[in-house]
Amino acid sequence: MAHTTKRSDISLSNCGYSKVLDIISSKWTALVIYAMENGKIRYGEMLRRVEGISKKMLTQTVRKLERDGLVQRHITPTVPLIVEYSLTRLGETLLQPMKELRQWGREHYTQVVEARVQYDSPYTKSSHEADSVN
Amino acid sequence: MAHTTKRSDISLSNCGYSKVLDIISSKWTALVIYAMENGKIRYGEMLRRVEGISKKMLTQTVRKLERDGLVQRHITPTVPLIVEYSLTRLGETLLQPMKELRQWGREHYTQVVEARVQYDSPYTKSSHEADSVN
DNA sequence: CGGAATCCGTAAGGATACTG
DNA sequence: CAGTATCCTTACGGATTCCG
Repeated sequence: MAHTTKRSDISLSNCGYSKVLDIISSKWTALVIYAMENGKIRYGEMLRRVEGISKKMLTQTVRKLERDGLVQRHITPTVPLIVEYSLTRLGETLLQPMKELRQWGREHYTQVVEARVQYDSPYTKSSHEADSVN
Repeated sequence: MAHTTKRSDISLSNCGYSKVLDIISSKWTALVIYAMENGKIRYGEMLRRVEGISKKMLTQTVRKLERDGLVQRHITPTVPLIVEYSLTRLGETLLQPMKELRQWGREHYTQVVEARVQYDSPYTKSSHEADSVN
């Protein structure tokens, strides 16, 4: 049977998760999506709402989302001009899974922080294998 | 009432999602977690299963996961030595939300790809604002 | 107002070689 | 077998300036 040990390889290219990461893993993406969670929002408004983001990164983030079909751009050619962004229907389908991850973060992040403290502590070095999760 | 427009700012620091990203957004993390999905697995076995990963990145990824309390390391001090990794209970709680994201990727990624083609096409440039999602 | 363009520092990740 | 260590390249993101 020549069991070549090559049963189910895990690769970047065929992993749905990695593909999603390609879409939403950049630093500001999630925050920007959240800013659109309640409907249309103007560029400048997002710039103020998303704390610490620069014009460059906002534009870049929103462009990528638009290109990926998750966000729509509405232009009202007045002077000065009004540009609003909103999630497409495709974009809205992402909201649910993202919220679950966010929820996980809220529920478990403190445990992660504690684990880090444990790990970094010079004293309890040997306890890594034994308990830790209880 | 001085409506300072500063209602609900969205910031990196208070966003659970961003915290989770800090844990699982690096390139190989998800793949490595998947490699442990079915229980203990040896270092070398992961190296073979996770396509394209280098020793450096595997070690780095697995160390970070261990530090975050998501992965356990079991050492059997034989010669040569055996090192196995597995998810902790905390790590296993991440599996569910991750699977949902992965599922989203499987279901919707083709739409994303199509959107990109549309966006990049030099012809349909003007259709960005109008329809696209209908 | 809503960007685009440019410059620049850092850090993530790849390739390769060495080790207990 | 299971790593470390080192070098090196590139891409991400920040700061700033200019434009229709």
